Amino acid sequence: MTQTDTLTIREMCDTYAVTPRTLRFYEAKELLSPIRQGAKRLFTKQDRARLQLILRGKRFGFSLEDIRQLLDMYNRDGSNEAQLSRTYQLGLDRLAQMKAQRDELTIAITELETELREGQATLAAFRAAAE
Amino acid sequence: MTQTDTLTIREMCDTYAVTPRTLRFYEAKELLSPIRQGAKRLFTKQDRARLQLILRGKRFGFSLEDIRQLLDMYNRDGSNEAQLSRTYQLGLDRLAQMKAQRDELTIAITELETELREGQATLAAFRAAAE
DNA sequence: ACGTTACATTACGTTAACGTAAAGCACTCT
DNA sequence: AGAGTGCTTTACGTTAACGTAATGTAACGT
Repeated sequence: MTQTDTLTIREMCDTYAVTPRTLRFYEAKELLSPIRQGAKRLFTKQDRARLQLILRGKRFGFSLEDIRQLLDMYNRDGSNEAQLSRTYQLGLDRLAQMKAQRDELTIAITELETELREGQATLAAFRAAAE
Repeated sequence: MTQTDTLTIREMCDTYAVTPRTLRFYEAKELLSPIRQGAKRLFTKQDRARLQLILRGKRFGFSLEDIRQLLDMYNRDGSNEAQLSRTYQLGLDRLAQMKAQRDELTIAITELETELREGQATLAAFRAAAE
């Protein structure tokens, strides 16, 4: 009963498979802003949502600084138009970067595949020679 | 004519778009082993071939340490099937990683595009309200 | 002789994303 | 009382792949 609706640092760590150090680090980087009860941190559902976005961003290979900027966008607090517009532009830029990155990856994949076919042929020749 | 068949460090840098520091660094890491003329380095065509492999490896996302091992295996005989097979397997693993990474990127791109459409709508509403 | 390349070596600096002590406070259990 | 648990802060350590001085020397043009 009496759901606290907040998690301690340990509960957060267990839930999301991160270390306390990581959560404190993210707070220092202003990616999270848990409330305080005395000296202890209490993570709200807002923090949990943000952490999930952070972790997803990391899986995509974004830096924490990239993620910090993206979080601003996911936060549709949209105070004024100028801010919103700037944020939108940031997203567009990021999108272009991501597509470029994907294209490069595709090229590298193709190259590596070619390379591997050669390797496979060489290997097959070896095995044939060994009878 | 008297082709020297070797390149100075600067010629190497110009040819492959790397800095002198990089070439010296690679030598320290035993990725390259240019011959010496006094104190100066002279890069043979062997070095050039290796550098090309290094740069390609980097495009594939291999670390220099990975690359060093791959180069060693490649040079050690080249006639050892076990080593060749291992190299091939490393390539396969890396290829799988790269494809997975690309798939995740594609997902992220789609998500971001959705998010951006939302942002654009919000922005349009703002502007309509401002008349 | 003098200044300018062109190279060299040595070695400290940089960035990201935490890891890892070190030391202390506040409970709780025995 | 003493031990253990869980949290805190401060702060130095780590890895990769070079960047960036600082300093030195040999060769070359004028």
